[in-house]
Amino acid sequence: MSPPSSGRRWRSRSSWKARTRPPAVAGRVSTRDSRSSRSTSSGTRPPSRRSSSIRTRSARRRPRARLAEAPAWRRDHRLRSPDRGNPTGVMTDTKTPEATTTASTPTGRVPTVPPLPGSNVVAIARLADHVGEEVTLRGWLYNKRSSGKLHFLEVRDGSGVVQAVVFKGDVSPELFAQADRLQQETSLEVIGTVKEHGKIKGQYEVGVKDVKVLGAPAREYPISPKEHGTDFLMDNRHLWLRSKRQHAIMRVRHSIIKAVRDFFDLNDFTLIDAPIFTPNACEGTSNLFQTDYHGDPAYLTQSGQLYMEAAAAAFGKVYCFGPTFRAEKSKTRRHLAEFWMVEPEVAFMKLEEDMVLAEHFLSYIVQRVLETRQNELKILERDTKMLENVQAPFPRITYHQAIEILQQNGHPEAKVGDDFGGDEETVISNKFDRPVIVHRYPMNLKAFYFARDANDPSLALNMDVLAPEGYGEIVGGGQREEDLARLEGAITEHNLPREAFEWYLDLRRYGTFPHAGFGLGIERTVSWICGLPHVRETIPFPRMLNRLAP
RNA sequence: UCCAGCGAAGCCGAAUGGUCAGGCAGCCGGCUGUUAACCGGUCAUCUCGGAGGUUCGAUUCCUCCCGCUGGAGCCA
Repeated sequence: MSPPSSGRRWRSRSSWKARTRPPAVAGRVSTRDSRSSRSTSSGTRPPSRRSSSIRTRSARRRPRARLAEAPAWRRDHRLRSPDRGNPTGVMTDTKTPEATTTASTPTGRVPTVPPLPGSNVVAIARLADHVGEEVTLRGWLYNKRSSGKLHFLEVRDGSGVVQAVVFKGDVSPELFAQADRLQQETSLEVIGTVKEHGKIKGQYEVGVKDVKVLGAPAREYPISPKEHGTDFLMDNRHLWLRSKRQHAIMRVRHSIIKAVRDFFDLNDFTLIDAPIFTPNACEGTSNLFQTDYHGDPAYLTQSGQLYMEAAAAAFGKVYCFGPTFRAEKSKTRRHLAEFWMVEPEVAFMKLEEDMVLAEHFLSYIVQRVLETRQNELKILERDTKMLENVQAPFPRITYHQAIEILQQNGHPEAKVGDDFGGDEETVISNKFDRPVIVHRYPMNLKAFYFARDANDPSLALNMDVLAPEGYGEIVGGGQREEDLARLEGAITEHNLPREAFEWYLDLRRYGTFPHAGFGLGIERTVSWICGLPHVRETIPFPRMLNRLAP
């Protein structure tokens, strides 16, 4: 059930390296570099205790202070502005002020809404800042254990889980008896003193003084702390989200999305949202969900790309991030009917730079998650070794080389012209120790808008990034056809309704320009980074072939 | 659409052509340090997904249907 892990290292290491090292990127970041830079931030105090003015000042000062101690590759990047010499404007510096402040604390920042006067409600994630103090927790009973004169109440409040210890000698007999009767998922207010855990160093617990039941369950909570079947859990998705594992996944998802936005912000992209209702299929391949739009058919978008091409002509470097929909009857561990996609598009960018952008983008996301979500990855029992390898540059192979790899590895029937299924993608990606870029597929396998390779017009200037460990394609993109006549020809060849694409053809009529971009599926990325066997747990409320509820 | 597997109490789940083991949760009790706690006790007519068939007898074998799961095609 779990995806196959790759113990193999990629073979032709030197060959791809020599051929494909991008001109603007100094070299790969070693694990040691990233670890040492991580340690600079992890020792800082949580931001809650700092005043905002200090925080601003230190954030402003930090880049310069770091510059002196930064390794050479990083200094290099600092000095190179996006407008000079770096074609994509991609910066690999992983330390943003946000990244620094969130590194050591899950909740991250100073609350913008001040607590009510006199209230001492504390988030469980912040208990370490309140050792010795009497605090109030508000949350739900996650689990309960007892031992004679002690009850151990595991309380969760969304920020974390803590053990609240009710000692018979500390509370009234009534309260002690009541604590014994508390049911799972009762909502509570717990008042007690924060102290170090009786057995585990570095953890904290609360010595209970009082417990108030805010809401007792009307019936038995269906999800007991034991195994359950997938279907049952999916039927109870609204409750399942409360469990530790789901909590960890959603936190990682959150961090991935934040890293996506930070990456594009840092590299001067503008967020341009694409519409969700569209009048026509933009790729003309997949099945779309049709809706009624005041009497006319409309479809739920399957990609924002065509709109991003228009936006790139207006803003240069753009991206969109939103839900996309596919009505395919796919029932696999990699498919959802509704999923979230990130799609950057850059004016005057060509395929080679597109690959550089994609590999730096992915590296940034993975390294940010490693910095900020170690606890969550531990809960998910994710082996992070393979993730630490995710550093640009990635190996690159052509579609033809990929076919050769397949032929030599148990797929002798593979031939030029075939597309890759999940199985084939796994065979290819298992040859490498990090994501691999496969480029220049046959044109007839690809959507109409791809540019052709000038050296071989049968090939598309496209690229897919295959994630390691059997997770398959997570990025797909490439360079777009910029020539009006050729694009018109492609629309005709694909039997697409010409009228619907007039606006799109306008982009070639009025100052056409080379441009490229890609799409990244968020759920597949979350699934890969978390090491999950199925994408259904990576989105809060999945929409799948046979599931529209809850 | 096709292929394969599965369908038993709130949940997980063994066995079986002759009437559902065990466990979790629940309930009662025990234990000053437990951490998917543990120990003892207790509980459930669940027509063993539905319909039909074979049989003296089916949860168990066969057929169809429904549902679920994984996969193929398609895709991120």
